[in-house]
Amino acid sequence: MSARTDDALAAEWHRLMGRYQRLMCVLDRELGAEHGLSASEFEVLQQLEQAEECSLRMSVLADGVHLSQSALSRLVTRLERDGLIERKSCSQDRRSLFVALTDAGRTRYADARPTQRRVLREEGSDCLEQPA
Amino acid sequence: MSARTDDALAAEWHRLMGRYQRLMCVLDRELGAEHGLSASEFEVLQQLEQAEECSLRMSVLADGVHLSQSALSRLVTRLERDGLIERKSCSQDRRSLFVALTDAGRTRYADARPTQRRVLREEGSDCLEQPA
DNA sequence: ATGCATAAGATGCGCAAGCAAATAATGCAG
DNA sequence: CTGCATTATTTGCTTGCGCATCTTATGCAT
Repeated sequence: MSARTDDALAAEWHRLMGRYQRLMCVLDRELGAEHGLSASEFEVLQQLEQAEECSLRMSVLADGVHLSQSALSRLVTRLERDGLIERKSCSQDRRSLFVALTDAGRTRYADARPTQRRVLREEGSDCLEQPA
Repeated sequence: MSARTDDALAAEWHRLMGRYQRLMCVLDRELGAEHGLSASEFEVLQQLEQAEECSLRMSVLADGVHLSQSALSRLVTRLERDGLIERKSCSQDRRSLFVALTDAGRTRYADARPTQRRVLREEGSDCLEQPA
């Protein structure tokens, strides 16, 4: 019994890997070619766009995009260098930082979003089931 | 309508990313710590174990593990260096290579498999639905 | 036979990821 | 106030990935 369950889990994991890798790969390529963004960078912009006042603390953002803190730190550095977001220090706790979308960031997100949605429609129709 | 569908797809994609990253991260850590294998290396050993005569062509293997051809080439180099697999040239088409499990590779897979299954059970119970 | 398009793998390159250690700011115990 | 554990973020290091390109092998057309 346990063996059968385990093998079913392994098979499901294998399918999950396949769906993820395929979509991620295409998203990275298309978003990169058309808008100069990686899929992770797009996710960050999206999280910020949806957040109150378009700003979030680093650690919250790291959770939201499923990235390690160090990876997020560097990703934010890149987006800041490109002028799409800003680090804003937090007066209440000087250890924390808020990350906020700039106007350029909002624009870039608005431009890139249709591309992302299109890829999800084209490549994800057979990969992404309806939400449970 | 299209907008709602697109947003649902985006939300589903976000969940897929989360499930994948979480599982992949834990698998890499545990398999690495306990058996010196990455999750991708484990997948390669598993594909070979399940294959006829425990050998597959590189390109077939690359598909099976959802990896680029170059990534697989290097992965195979590492596994070969560790003595877990062998490259065997194909007499019918000298461009092709077969990759085969060694005895050490079979043993390593047998050792690592319970770890992988345990992680899938512990971390994946809420991530991996039953197969459709 | 010769040439050329194609296929399978390997390799140079740059990039982004995770872990672990470093830095900096808090806050609490004495 | 001083020291120490804790929290938030950054940075050094190593590793693995994908893309583009190179090399070798096929095989078909002439």
